[in-house]
Amino acid sequence: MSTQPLPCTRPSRADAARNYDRLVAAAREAFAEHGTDTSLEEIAKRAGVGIGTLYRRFPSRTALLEAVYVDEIQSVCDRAYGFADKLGPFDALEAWLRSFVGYSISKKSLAGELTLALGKDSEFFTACKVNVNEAGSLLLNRAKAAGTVRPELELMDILRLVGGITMGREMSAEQANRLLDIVMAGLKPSTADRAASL
Amino acid sequence: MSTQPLPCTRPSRADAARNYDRLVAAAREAFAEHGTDTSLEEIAKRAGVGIGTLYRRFPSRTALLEAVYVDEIQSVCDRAYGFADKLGPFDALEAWLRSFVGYSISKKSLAGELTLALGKDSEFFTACKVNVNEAGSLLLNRAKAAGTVRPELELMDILRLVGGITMGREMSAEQANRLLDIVMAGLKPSTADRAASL
DNA sequence: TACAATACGGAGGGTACCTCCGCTTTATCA
DNA sequence: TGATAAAGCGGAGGTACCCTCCGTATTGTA
Repeated sequence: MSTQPLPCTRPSRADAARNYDRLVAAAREAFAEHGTDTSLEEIAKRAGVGIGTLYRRFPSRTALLEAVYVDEIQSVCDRAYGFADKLGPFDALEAWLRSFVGYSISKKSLAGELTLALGKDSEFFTACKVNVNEAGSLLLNRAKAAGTVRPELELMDILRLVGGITMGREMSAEQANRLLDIVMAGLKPSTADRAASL
Repeated sequence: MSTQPLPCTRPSRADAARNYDRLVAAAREAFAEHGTDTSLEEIAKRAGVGIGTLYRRFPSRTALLEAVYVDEIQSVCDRAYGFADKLGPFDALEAWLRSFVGYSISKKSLAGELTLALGKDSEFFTACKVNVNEAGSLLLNRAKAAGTVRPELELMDILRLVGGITMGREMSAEQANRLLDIVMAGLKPSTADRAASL
């Protein structure tokens, strides 16, 4: 459904490709279990691979995170299209943002890093932004067209705000949803705007 | 102006007190210059003190951060009372939140940690929360009484949301203020609420 | 099969964290 | 003031992690 494939540095030689897959899988597990500050040596061990192999393929921790994030980003985007098909303009946007927060809460630090990433400039993250932006803008523009969201708002601002919600280390799902209530209310046209448009 | 003094573990013996002060001063400088991930050994060196002395006084990095934060917290609280004296209910709340964000942006990681702290449970942070809560609630309750903020909102939710804004590593002041625009709009009673109360 | 290109892996050097304990300073009291 | 106990000091050193480098092993190709 996304128009631009996310970049992938998976190598072609058989052994290298096998180790690449093992490393990404091990990193995904380890990050989910112990957070993104799991030692890279631990990940290499899980993958049954030498530390040198890990570093050759992923020169930095960020590079490894990137590889893990590809799937997640794809999932975030896909859900946007799903909601667009099933719900009204505002409800689809809200459902998407709530699913984004819910996902972030469940995979704490992983998604926190992802949110920080929305401000970064690497080639990878730029591509991710393009995809997320495309998916999210569909929802946002529909809501704007329906007059249920203020027209001057920008998607990236909304995502940064929503992403910030998930940054707290001890954020419960209930609290996160209360914060999101405030944000959703903040997206709607104000009383004054409505009066002016009549 | 705050009713509860923030806790302080400054020791009484002359040499220990001197070293305590040196360490906090060195930490404040170092955190401001290089962020909160400055090595503790670097801070000990700046303070002209052995690493053992630092660890005896501050068993963790967090403990050292706490000592540095006391002044900042006090400043945040004081400003709340200042705005309360000079501005109307909603404007005072908005001014305080904007000053909070502005402060957070200028001292990036330091304030980011502070925000995370609002969810922590240490004795120190509990005391900080009490003070911030008292100062902020004054503003929030005035705004609620004036009918410019929805009555069901909780201060801590608002602060977590506002704090989340500052978590992004590359957040400009303009963007932060745009995000805050959304939040401020989200605090106001909705069109429906207003209609119902008439 | 032979060979060139590519990849593997772990030893090792560097840095930071934190603990432990022998030595030094301070406060107290006669 | 001088002796003594209590408190504090500091840095060596053990542990963990980061990352690089290079000799060895594997793979793809002709």
